[in-house]
Amino acid sequence: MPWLLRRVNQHYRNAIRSKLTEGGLGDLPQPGYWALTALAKGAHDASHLMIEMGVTKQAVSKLVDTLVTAGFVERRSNQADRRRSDLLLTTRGRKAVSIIESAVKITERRLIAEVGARTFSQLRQALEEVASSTTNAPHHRDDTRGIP
Amino acid sequence: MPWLLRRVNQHYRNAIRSKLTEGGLGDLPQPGYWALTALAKGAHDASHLMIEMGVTKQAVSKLVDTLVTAGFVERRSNQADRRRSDLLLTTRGRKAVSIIESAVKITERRLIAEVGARTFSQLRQALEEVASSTTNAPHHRDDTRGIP
DNA sequence: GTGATTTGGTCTAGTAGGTTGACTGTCTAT
DNA sequence: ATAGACAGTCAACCTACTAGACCAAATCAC
Repeated sequence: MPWLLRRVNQHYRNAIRSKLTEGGLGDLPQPGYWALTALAKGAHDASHLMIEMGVTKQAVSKLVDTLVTAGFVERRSNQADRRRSDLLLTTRGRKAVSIIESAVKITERRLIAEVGARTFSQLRQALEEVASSTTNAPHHRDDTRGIP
Repeated sequence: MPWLLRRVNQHYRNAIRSKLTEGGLGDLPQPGYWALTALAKGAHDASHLMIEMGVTKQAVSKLVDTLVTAGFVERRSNQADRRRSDLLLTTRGRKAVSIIESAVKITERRLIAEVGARTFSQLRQALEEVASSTTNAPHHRDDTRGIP
């Protein structure tokens, strides 16, 4: 089933991408889709993104870099804690978010039409539960389980 | 929501991977998970895999290569059509498949426990429908929609 | 049949989106 | 005051793809 999820993801990705290019925002890289919506939903720095996305801080750092140079996000140093940078959506960033959300909604509606709103939200919740139980520990290379 | 799917996928991946390494099959690369189960379910050559997985034939070719050298799959040239190679699971391959399936089942059971078998299978079907509508046209680079 | 086209697959080169490890500067507890 | 945790960056590398050119075998068009 994991690959079924991948295929569905692919579908979402294509839908979003084509809407974005229509709107002249084709230079937004895919992980940006989630990063921007996470920012729109209240995440306000890299650590938040890292938790939300389930990737390493390095990956986030790099991603934010490209988002900044592409003009979707602005980095502003946090006054209270000078290690942090607050991340703010630019106008372009907000535009992207709204396009993404509407594109997602289209596919979502299709699913809802097929299984009903109740079932859909149930499902979504279940998935969220499973997702959150993956401790955001991205390990790829040899597991080193045992012998620390 | 796409990234929710990614997270769930991550969960599956971790579960499978840890079971595989327990069984001494840690050298199976992730896309192999799906490829092997697809083979077990009746796909018998690279073209089938390509359709099933939604990636280019080049990707499949490379993947099969590594699966062969790692001893999960055997390539045997098809007598009736000598362009094709039939792909057969080795014993090792079959062992991997059974481990993967059982690992998947564990997560699946958890989802079922949460939403019920009926809802689950409904959901799965809906996802399959969406997935199959993504024409397995892996386009990444500029869309060239219009002007063929 | 014989040529043109399609199909199955490989080779090569390049890219996106990550990973790990080492490091710097800032904050926090003791 | 200082030891350690924490936010983030820099650099090197890796996986899983994509694109495009190519080849040989099969199929079609006549």
